[in-house]
Amino acid sequence: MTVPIRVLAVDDEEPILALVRGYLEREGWQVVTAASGLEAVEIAQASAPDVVVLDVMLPGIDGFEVLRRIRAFSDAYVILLTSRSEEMDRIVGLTAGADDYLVKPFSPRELVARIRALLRRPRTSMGDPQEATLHGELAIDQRRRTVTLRGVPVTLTGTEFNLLAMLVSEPGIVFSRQQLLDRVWGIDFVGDEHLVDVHLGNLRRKLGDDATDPRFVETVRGAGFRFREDP
Amino acid sequence: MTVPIRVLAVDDEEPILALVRGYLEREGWQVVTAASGLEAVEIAQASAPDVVVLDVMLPGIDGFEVLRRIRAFSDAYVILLTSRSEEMDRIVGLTAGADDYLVKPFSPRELVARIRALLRRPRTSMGDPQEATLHGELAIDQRRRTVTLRGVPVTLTGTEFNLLAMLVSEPGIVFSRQQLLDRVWGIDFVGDEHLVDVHLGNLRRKLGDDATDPRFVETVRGAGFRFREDP
DNA sequence: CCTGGCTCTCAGGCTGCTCTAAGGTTTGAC
DNA sequence: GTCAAACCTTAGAGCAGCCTGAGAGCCAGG
Repeated sequence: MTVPIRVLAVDDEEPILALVRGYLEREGWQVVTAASGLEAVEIAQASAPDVVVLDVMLPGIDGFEVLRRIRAFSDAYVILLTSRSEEMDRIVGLTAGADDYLVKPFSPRELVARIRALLRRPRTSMGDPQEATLHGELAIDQRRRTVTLRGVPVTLTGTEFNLLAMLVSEPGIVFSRQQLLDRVWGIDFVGDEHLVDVHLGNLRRKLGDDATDPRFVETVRGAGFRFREDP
Repeated sequence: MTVPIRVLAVDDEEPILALVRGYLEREGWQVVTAASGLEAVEIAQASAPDVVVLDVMLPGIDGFEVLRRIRAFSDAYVILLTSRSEEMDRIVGLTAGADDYLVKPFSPRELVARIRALLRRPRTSMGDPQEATLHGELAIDQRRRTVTLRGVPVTLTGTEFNLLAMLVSEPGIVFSRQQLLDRVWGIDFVGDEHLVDVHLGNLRRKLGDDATDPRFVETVRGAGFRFREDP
């Protein structure tokens, strides 16, 4: 660790900024702060931080919009801070582009732990969404939004593609219906979680997959679904 | 990656150079900079860069003139940085010779993406930079900013050409409306993103393209648009 | 100052996807 | 074997997302 890690903390409440700053600097990290959304974007552009700790509730443009703008030029890890606990599962929605989230009030030690975990995570070399990932006979190209099965193109709807992409992003990992709703449908979806079943059914049909003996998407009874790892 | 890619960045504003340098070096590219037109030509001659990022507004001789002089001895990829306020006609006439362009203010991230796209693009016939790229019946000449459909010239407005050029730059890749706005209009554009639809509609009409059965620009529902790859 | 061309906003119409609801099927416990 | 819970499937109404046309503003050139 030669170059110090730079962290940008964004919150409109000064005490929270001070608290965060204290804990992060104790880790040997360099901390810059911003009190509004616009300021945050400017500073992010100027100082190119490695990590951004971002409150969602901000005066002016909100945290999600700040995130979008920062994402336009930076691959920094972003941790969202939200105060409404009922939204917490949903805030994690990767659709928003965040890497992690915390619910306020949070413990500063938890924040430090999360940042450490992020920094440990290998970065897929700067915004370079790999061409196409191959999973057995299934090739998935994120940038083209195309899927081919044994070389034959499969036509998926937007939701089906997003669902598949989400599952494929971490093969072998079980996603609950709620997690899938949060990440694919977004944080503000309301409705029956078994909607996932419907789209998964359509997806399986198009992939020629059988629910009782799946090659691609396995059902984990009582838990959710997972994409099969290549054997 | 045997020999590092060399990039020459030209701008009279020091902060912008620093920003660009930071992002490009993070890609593992070697960056040299110039702050004026004359300096740019000299350095280009001395260091033989693979890519030149060139601001149009320069003290002394402007970017167009720099481009002309560099073209005299180099076929490096050239990306022009234009500002939205500049007269479109002027740009239409003078960008001839550039391989790509970005509208200021741009996000450094976009710049990296554009350079990557250029480097991925196979150089057609050394020393004789491509006359026009051919996509089915559509010939697009970036340098003359002209388009012909089955040999017949098509008259496009500046925006229409820019939009087409952006889509064509990476055939098959899906661009979201937001991405197109960021890259063609600049990141400070405010307004409804469906503005893209309008210009795309005009573009399609001029290309004789049908939205429901497109030969050139496909709609990817819920995601954006993409230029069809040659089958 | 007028004219023409381009950009952008707005609203209506259409297509096809999404979601709901209900019934059928499988799984696992007893 | 029986039952309930969990899961899968189907079908259709509603609506989101997309396309297009019309027109108001804006700028450049005459």
